[in-house]
Amino acid sequence: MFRGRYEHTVTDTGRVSVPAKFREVCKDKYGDETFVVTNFDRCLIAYPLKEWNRIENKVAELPQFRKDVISFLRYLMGGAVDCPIDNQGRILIPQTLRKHAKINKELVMIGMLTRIEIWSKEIWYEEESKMAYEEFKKSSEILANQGL
Amino acid sequence: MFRGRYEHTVTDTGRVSVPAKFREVCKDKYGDETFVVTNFDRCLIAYPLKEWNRIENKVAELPQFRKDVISFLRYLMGGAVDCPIDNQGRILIPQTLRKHAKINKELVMIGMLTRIEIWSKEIWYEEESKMAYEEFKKSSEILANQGL
DNA sequence: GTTTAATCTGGCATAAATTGGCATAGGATG
DNA sequence: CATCCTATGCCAATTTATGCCAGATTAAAC
Repeated sequence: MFRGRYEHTVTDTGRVSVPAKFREVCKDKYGDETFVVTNFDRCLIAYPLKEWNRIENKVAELPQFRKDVISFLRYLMGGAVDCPIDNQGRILIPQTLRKHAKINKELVMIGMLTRIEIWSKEIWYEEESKMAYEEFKKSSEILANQGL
Repeated sequence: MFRGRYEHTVTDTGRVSVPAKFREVCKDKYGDETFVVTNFDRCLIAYPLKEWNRIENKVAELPQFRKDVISFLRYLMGGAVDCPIDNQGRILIPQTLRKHAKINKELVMIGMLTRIEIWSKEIWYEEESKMAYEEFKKSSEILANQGL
């Protein structure tokens, strides 16, 4: 499972190293070296290809002209791009996605078990400071209610 | 399946490159290089020919006497035009369709699994910004309901 | 503490994709 | 039939993606 937070740099062509730990998980657990990256709220999320296909297949079964399904497709599927890992362990994040998440030079990758969140470093620190004690208390309660 | 969002430019004669990824899917999955493009709401949609035929067949089985069905179909079927991909990987979007979607110079193509949406860039960004938190939450619920 | 290995980053060279332009072909219109 | 408009094919310039090499940095091993 993906865990931990890493800060990396993006080249001006949009390439970033995927943290070695994440690559390892991707290969060992999913037998593959491709991520699918899409936009999500104020950041990007990356799924291992296999995990993504699972989602796609489920969504493909929904009625394709239902309003909520359309907006879902437009937003999440519309953003999704496969990003294979190259020989140096990097992926290329396309311009449209970089623009969406306001990623410029430095970013933060956060392991979230089955997926990875990718934030612009600036925005991440902003978000982190907002997500202060109150938020934390709330989340802790949820955890507690789950018996943890 | 089609996924990802691409911004492209239209020549003054109405030709646009189909993103390489989409061409690839079209050829590999449908063994064909022709799209059927039609009007839809505030944008256009493009289906690979085979997929379009599947829809046509389905439609043929629908109850013909229902007024709303008929007018929706008139709308959808009426606008449909075959757009073969040329040697440079481009299609020609006819004037009537361009006008319908207010496509001028720049457009956005959005992969939606079995079909592609084509938006005027301006209108797309309008739409995207409108699709704010509420919409997004709704989509996320779909995700949640799919166990994701 | 030094050596070794692995990871991350920047740069360059090549390949592929995208776009603009021009010339010709084909139809429609008067 | 001449003229106009649009469609189509093709070339060339530009931009973007990809592969690979090498230095810099970090972590691991001895």
